[in-house]
Order: sequence, then structure tokens, then C-alpha cells
Amino acid sequence: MILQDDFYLREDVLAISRELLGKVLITEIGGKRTSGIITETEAYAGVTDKASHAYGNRRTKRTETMYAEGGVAYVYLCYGIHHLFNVVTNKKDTPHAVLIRAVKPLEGEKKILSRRKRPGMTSDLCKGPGKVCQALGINLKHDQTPLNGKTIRIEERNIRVNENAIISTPRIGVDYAEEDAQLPYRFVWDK
DNA sequence: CGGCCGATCCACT
DNA sequence: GTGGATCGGCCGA
Repeated sequence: MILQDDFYLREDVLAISRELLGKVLITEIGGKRTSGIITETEAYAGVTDKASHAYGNRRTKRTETMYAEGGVAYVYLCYGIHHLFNVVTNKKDTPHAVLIRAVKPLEGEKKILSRRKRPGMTSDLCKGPGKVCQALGINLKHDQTPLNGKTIRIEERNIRVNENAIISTPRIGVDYAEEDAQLPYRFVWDK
């Protein structure tokens, strides 16, 4: 079952981050279907979150996507090399987002390996936000793509995630965020 | 318009 | 565990 707008439009970005664990992220790009089970996420809680691109209600051409109504992709380039895929949540003009940091390959394994230019499956094949995008073929063109369509979608497949198996930690690479760098907004499904 | 820097990854060691 | 790759956005001039 494809997740619908009501999932993304909720206020609580931490709850959404947590609930995205175990959901399946599917892309159909370049004529190939690939997918993975989401295993790691990070919440970015809008204009009061110093780690967020939207901190202080900053609006630019890049960050504008985060101000869209929940249920679309926010894709941007980091370090000039890596694409990072985020899920936009909350209502229009409330710039909440969830970064997808890792997935477990599910479908299209061969295609994922060729995109990743790796000979075989390893446990860290899609672990890391840049790797997730590379594996699933996501790039800047997919910014603002709806998450309930053919190109990109997220499905509930009744994969059971035990609450006890979810670990929360501070987010990665946000040292610049001062006191907000310590917030436990990263969620890892440690099966 | 120039210069700096980042929500990273990989190849090496 | 370390350093190089590599580029769009932002800020200050």
C-alpha cells in the first residue's frame, strides 16, 4: 500500500521519522525498478532547528522545496558530489523533512550493484545517504517529485519493526548546529 | 563576481 | 584513520 498524503501532513516529524523505518522506498528510473527497506532516518524540524537548511525561515531556490506541502522529495547536492534524498513533511510553509540515510536492498539488486559500481552485495552497500541515492538512481532532477507516484514512492508492506529495535542518536555531520547538534533526531533500525 | 564550505564517499594505509 | 574529489548555494564586495 502506497503511503498517502495524510501520512506526511502530520505535525510530528519525529514520529514520521520513526515510522518510516521498515517502509519500502521504490524508484522506477531509467526503465528499472529498484527498492529498499528504510533502515535509518534523520528528522529536520523546521525553522527552529539549527541543523536544518530552513533554520530561521531561510528560503532560497534550494530550500524552497522544504516549504512545499508534505509528500514530495527534497533532493540536493552535498559536498559537490553526493545527492541526498529527503521526505518533505507537514503542511505547506512548514519546512519539516526527514533524511533517508540508509536502506536495505530489496528489489533490482543487479541494477543497484551496477549503479553503485560494486561487484557484489555487502552490508554497507546502501548505508549512507549518498549511497542510497546512487543505488536507487535518485538525482537533482527528482527534487519535488511526489512520493506516491510511479517514479518514486514509499510503500507500507507490513514489515514489522519492534520499538525496542529502534535506536535514536544525535544526527551525523551537524556539529555546526550548536546545542541542536545533540538532539536525538537520528533513528536507526538495529534489527 | 569571487571565494568559501558542506546533512559524504572511497581508496589508500 | 586520513585526505582528495568536486560543485551549487550563499555571502560579502
